[in-house]
Amino acid sequence: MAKAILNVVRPEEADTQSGAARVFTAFRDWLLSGELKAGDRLLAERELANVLGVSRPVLREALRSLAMLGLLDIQHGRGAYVRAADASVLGQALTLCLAPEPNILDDVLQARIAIECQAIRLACERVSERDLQALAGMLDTLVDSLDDPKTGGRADYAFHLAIVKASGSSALSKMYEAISPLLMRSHVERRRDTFREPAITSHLVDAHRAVFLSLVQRDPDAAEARLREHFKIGDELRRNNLITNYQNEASRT
Amino acid sequence: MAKAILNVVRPEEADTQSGAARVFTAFRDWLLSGELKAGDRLLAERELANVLGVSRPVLREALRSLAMLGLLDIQHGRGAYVRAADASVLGQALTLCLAPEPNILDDVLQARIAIECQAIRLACERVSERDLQALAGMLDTLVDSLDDPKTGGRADYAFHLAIVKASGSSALSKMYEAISPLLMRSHVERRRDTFREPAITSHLVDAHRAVFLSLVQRDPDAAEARLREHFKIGDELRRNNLITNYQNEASRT
DNA sequence: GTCTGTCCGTGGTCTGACCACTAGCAGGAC
DNA sequence: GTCCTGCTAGTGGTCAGACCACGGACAGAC
Repeated sequence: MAKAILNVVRPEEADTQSGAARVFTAFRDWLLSGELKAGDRLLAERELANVLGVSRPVLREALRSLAMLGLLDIQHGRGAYVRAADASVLGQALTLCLAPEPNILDDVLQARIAIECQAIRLACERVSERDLQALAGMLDTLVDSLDDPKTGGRADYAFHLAIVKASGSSALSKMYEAISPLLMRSHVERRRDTFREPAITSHLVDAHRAVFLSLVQRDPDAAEARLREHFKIGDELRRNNLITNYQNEASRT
Repeated sequence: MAKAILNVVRPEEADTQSGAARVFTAFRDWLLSGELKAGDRLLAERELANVLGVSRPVLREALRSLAMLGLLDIQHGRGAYVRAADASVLGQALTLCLAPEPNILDDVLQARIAIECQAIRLACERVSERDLQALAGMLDTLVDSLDDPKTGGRADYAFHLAIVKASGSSALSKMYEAISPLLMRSHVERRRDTFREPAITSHLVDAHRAVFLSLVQRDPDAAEARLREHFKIGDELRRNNLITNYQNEASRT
């Protein structure tokens, strides 16, 4: 009886798409248009199926798909709630897209540089006093945690993320968060062996300070240049360190 | 009987996740690990359900979810095939993530600048003769199609995409393709009213030529600078044009 | 007032059946 | 011999109804 509802919603696609896909598309568009907001509670499955004019299995297939995407939070015994789409969805999609590619880790690093360099330019225009104070605090944390690879890594990431957020661009922020799981994979691998090297730790502090100062001075060109330098030198130091380690290994055997 | 299979696959999650989610995760990981490759044909639903030890509805919920994500191609009467994850998934995820944000269009433009500026730096190192010839061809197309907003827009996009691809970084390429649908939305809006302005069209040609030349000379700093200039001037021209249009409108009424 | 058990509404799962589509094959018409 | 037609087996698509498992609210016992 109520089958008409979905046909009304998308008359042009009603013929080509089958049940579950139709329901899924409808929900996606309701989310996109803001008709459904985060926190909203959906009707019970049985009722919703009736209203939409489909059977419960079909409805469930659509709801599950949305849940897998992270758009819905379905709780056993309680109901289904609309969830704000966060970057984890993006991250998973990115991981899936990039999975078959070779050298993803280096490649993701390029994406990181891209996002951060643009973000810091914007941040130079838009950063607030509050942001700067927060960044200064992170810089302190970073210096304090130099000898702990785990805390240090987190502080490092937090500092860079804060810069991206200070850009005020949610697109850049979301994309940065999306690549962060992949970034971490390469990050921890690299930091594990290098955190004790004085050359690296001292560079770490200097570089972050320099970037921060450029941000305080709101000088986009300098900020980007210093950030690029930071990435470049960091990369070289790690590479040299790997060579040294390798040579030590070789001479020992 | 065969229920053990999935428990073996993910013993740690078997208790916390329920049927469909377990199957979904298993498939996702098979895809990530390469155990399932693009083009592979899945078993029939009834059979697969038996093998995995779940009922058909549960299996279907998982398969549908994968299909909605674009990872599976389910064809009525033929079967289910593994599909290579393309950027469209990413694009959809990004659109969903950014939907509630204000100023997405301007924001996405920032992401575009970020990706292209880094891409062209890489491209300066990695671009091949073949790529350069292709780019030269695109430049000609672009000049020839200045008077047609539709073809012109496509040529413009093709040129920029080609630069990103020339970076050799699939992460950058995929992300660029992911934002392109959103990019298009702002692009066509802007190009619609501006393609007839001589100041804009002449800038368009000069800027693209300058970027291309820097690429030929493999000068990353110059290439990025010219690209940034292109974006900046383009933005200003469009803005001025909007003001002029607005004033014309105003004086007419 | 607090604890506890029951009940109701919710999602989770299953079974078995039927429909719709595709492709391949066999049989007939030419 | 070739082409067309219709059947058939296998596949996904949908459905109805039932039962289980979980969560919360309410009423009763202490």
